[in-house]
Amino acid sequence: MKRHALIFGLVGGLLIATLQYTEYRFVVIEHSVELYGALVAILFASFGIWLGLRITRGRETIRETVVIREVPVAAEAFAPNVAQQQSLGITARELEILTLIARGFSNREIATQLFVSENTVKTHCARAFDKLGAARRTQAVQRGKELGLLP
Amino acid sequence: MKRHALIFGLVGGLLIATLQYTEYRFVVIEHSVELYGALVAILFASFGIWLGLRITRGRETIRETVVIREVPVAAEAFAPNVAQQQSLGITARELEILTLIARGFSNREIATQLFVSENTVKTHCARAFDKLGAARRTQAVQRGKELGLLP
DNA sequence: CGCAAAATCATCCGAAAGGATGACGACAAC
DNA sequence: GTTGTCGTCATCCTTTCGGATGATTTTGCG
Repeated sequence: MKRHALIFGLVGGLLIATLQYTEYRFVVIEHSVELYGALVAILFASFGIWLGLRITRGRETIRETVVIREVPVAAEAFAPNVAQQQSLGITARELEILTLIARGFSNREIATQLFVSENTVKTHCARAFDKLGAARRTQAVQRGKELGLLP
Repeated sequence: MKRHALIFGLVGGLLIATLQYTEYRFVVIEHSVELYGALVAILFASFGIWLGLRITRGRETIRETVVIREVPVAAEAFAPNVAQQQSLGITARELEILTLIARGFSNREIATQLFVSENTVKTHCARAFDKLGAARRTQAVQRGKELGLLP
């Protein structure tokens, strides 16, 4: 995707350059601004369409990938990454709440399971999210898995 | 498809009209042609991109090359469980939103990425959650992984 | 063409989640 | 005995989610 942005910028710059060069012959012909603008518009519109098509072509390619028959692999025992946990300063309780979040429980359900108040759960959540740099619980779960904190 | 052309023409015409009208204040300011052109270029480029995306939207689903290849699951290879997806009646778009949810994006972020409104995302969410029997997005993600719909 | 399935967008409303902040007790370490 | 960490709980407020529902548009297909 970054490649597209690059191409975009390049073509844009080139066009601007061409603009400045060709401007002199255009100032001679009065009332050519509309024509000029229309030309640029058409050019860039086509370019945009091309870009759009190109972007989505990538999406199609992904969908065309072969269907792979899944062979269930033995789920290895999960070893929580204690190093990561400690380096982030995540406490055991916070991790406990994180795993329950990952299992899809709501704050209330977690509170019930752990015999604490919902407020407490929210506090742990907030602290854990902060340490993980997450803004949402789904994001926290994603980060947690990345860091090997969650199975 | 004709509708797009119509919109295109309309916007184009409007722009040209605006051009003629605003030309007078532009001729006063010299050397503003490049700026002017750049503006039009950006506008039409964005429009073109949008159009391109729109035209090719939804084409991803048609192709489904069913080449069954047995692979001893080498960690990264993820094969979306098409059978499960279809038996649950989950559409491609819904699954797409689900994967973005699993990555920790908010509805708003998803809407931005997919060029749709937040309301649309919420609708897809609601349908997907219903089909998965989930009440929360975290639960939906958990279910999705269980069923082999998500990596 | 006409139909059905998807996809899109909207509005209203209540519930859930998140941010900020303060407070209190338990317990270990210095 | 002071200090620091952890777990607990609370309040206030904002944002985000989710449910219900209806409408329109696109698209695929017979």
